[in-house]
Amino acid sequence: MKEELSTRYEPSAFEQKLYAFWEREGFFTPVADREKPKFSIVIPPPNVTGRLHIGHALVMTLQDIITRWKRMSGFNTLWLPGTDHAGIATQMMVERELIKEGTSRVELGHDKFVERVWQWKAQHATEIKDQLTRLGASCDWTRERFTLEEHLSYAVRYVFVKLYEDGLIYRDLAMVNWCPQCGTAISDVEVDFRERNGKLYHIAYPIEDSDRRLIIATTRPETMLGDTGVAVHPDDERYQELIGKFAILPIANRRIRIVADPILVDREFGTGVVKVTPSHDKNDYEAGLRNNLPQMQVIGEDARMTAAAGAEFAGLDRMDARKKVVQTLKEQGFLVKVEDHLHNVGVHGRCDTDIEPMISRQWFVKIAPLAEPAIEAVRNGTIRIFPQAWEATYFNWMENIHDWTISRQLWWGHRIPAYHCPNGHTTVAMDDPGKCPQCGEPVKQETDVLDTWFSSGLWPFSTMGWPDNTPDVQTFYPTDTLITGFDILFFWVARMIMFGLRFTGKAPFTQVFLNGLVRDEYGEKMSKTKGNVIDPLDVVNEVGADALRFTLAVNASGRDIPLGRSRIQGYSAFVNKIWNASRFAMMHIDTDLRAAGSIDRDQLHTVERWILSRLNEATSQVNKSLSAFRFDEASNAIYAFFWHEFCDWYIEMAKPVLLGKHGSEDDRRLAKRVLLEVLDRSLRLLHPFMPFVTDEIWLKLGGHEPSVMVAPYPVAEDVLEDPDAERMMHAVQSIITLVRNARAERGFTPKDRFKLYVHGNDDRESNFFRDYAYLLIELARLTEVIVGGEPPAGTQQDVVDGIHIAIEFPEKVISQEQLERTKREIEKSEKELASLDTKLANEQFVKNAPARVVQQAQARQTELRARLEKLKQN
RNA sequence: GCGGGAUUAGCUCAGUGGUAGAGCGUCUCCUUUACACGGAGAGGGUCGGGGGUUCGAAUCCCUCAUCCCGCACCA
Repeated sequence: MKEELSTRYEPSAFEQKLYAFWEREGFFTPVADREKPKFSIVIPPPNVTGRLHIGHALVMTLQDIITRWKRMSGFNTLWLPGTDHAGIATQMMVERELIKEGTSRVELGHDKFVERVWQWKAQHATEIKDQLTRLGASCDWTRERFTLEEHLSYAVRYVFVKLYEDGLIYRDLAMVNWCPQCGTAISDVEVDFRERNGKLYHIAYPIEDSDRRLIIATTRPETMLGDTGVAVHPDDERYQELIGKFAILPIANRRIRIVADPILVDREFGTGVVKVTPSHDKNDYEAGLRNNLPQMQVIGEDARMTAAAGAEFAGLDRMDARKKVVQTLKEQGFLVKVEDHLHNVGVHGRCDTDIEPMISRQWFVKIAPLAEPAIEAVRNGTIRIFPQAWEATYFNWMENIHDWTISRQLWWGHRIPAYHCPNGHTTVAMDDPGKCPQCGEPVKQETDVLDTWFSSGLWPFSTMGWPDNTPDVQTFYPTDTLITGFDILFFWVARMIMFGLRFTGKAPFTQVFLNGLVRDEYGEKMSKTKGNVIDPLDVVNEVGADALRFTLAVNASGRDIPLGRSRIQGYSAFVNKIWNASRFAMMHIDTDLRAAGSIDRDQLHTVERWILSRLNEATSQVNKSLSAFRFDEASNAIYAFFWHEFCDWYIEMAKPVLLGKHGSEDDRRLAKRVLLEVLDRSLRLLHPFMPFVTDEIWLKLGGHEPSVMVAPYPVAEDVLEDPDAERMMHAVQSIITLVRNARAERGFTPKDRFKLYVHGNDDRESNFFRDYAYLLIELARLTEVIVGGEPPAGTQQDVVDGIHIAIEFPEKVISQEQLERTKREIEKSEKELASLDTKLANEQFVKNAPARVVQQAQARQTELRARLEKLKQN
């Protein structure tokens, strides 16, 4: 072994070099070979709106961990990358840029604008790829896709036409969520509700030919200009005789009918009278239809009042109109009172603008027939969602699902493949029919585009070439796992399941892992306005990708993932540890992996059997945890093994032999061989979590494979399990810890050495302690170890793991503090013993508890008794 | 209103019936030839309150409290 590691861990020195090597060698690119067992996963395509943030880093890291794990485990593995055109969001970003340049979308015109967006896309898709590369994401870039590219657009048209032909897409006039800022309709899931301190305005509506007035309450007084009715509950005695009469709408002075509606009106709320504005409220819209009330649009698409609102209001913004309406009502004596009122206001999640419910002609997907099989697929376990608690949320939403508004009045997106002729005929077709099939008139394509999620919903199969039956579709579809944020369960996951089942007849994936939301170290959501956003690239530049990835993996469980800079730095210490431990190992190893023969287990000493057994246990744990998406468990298992068992104990225990202070030349060779073995297996085990540092080191070990990323992933082997070695080494560790403890308590320094007496319980144990006395001497810093025989008086005696020991200190320096500590220790032990005594005296316990538990209690009782006896002597 | 989740050490979180755990932080000692991004130790919790089931409850059940997240509604 000639190659050595540099004395300092410097990730920048090798990370980019290694990634280029992997990509060049084609390790990311699988062959569409149906003979091999495959594993496939598609990326949740990031929006091309901008750079990736730390939340992306999390979801990408988790995917890469699974992907690398599966690849090393022998699967023909595909991780398919790509980006999403993100209709509204991207259009907004580009428009914002145009405004800065002093121009606008409208000024530029449709074609020029779209061209600009494509430029934007090109730049950001490149940036995103760079970021993923720096994270170490092992995506197959030869298969990179974009939702708006040619083939994926073809798939979108195909699905649209099919759904239309099947009667599941319809175009209709309906109440939709309108975003005046973006100038488009949006779907229900895109509406966020914000709690807001508003006002509840109580307004008097006079009744025709009567002195009575009806008091209604509203949070949006400006909509009263569009009122076409007033509703009361049919069973409400207070208003019985008014039903069918007319009220006079203040300001507008219109007659509006008083109707009875049991659905709209809650008798208990307010005065029990509701104004009805069918054109600007979803419930009122339906009530209007039920009661045959006219519709009257007083607010336009730009959120300004229309001419119908009256000359003095026309053209006013809805908020200004509100003030003016209130002012006018007050002047005319109709405003009864104004109360503070906490309520929820629907806003567009993308731009935070208040949604204006509006009647509009839009395209919809009839969703129930799609939802049913999608519910069933999760219900019967075809698709499993992790953590499982999300399944309840999925069912809750899917079972109450509403038709999906899919048309958007945008310029950036898939244009709806519908063609209209001047006679009002509409043709839906894959390609432009040129002339109307019904009347022969020339047709024009619909200008509306589709909701972005319509194309994302096809992602797992459109990216593989569907609807064509390509080799990739045959080999890699359906995919196996999907990893994404829980916030897009409805937007994306549910829709992929619906489309996948409908069009491919297969669930698009079998396992879904929903990760949490990354927050800052104070638990605050990251946002640019708060300035607490972390750019993953900054972190990678600071501490390396491996430290970032490991931190993310350790914290991956939980709904909220608090992540600050300090937290990330903590795990860079671990990477540094790996580097240095490997450096130490490589200073001693003198053969490479290819030349190293297999290990003869019969020759192994207990120490070596122990570390291999512990590594085997960690290996088993990691594989098990990854299967269950327990990234925290998996990463902690490696962390604990590598640091606290391999570094803290094994390396220290191997030193006397490696440095020639103990054992034969054969022992030394064996120790080196085992050191190489443990390092090799550890690096392979770690690789999915820390791809860079592991390969940088592993490549120098001279393995058979060209990179650790294509070396086999370790699996637990029964032959490595060694409970006996574990038990004895545990005793050794306990004794060492006890001596260190006693030394520190008595105020000695590590330089002070003592004599130790150890009493094995049988010959076998005694022989063991004689053979391994050197470990105790080295690690507990002793002068000598005497096995067997009675310890002299005046020594500090104790019992640990059933082994009686005694430490001979030069003199009895017993401080007051030490005395009290011993006293506390005795009290604690006595208390525990007492409770154990009670427990064991309890027949119910002895009768009902499993034998193992009873035995444990008895053993503990025996040990405590012996220990107390010793402690009291000291 | 419907549904889901949380409440465990100063902080962040594991722990689904058998003597309370980790990481980080805190304190003490140590520059021992891989690592001070280190080593060796220490302190710290009546597992949100109350009740129940059980030989035994952080863990199962009931109840209360506080917080969070969906969905729906809020005139």
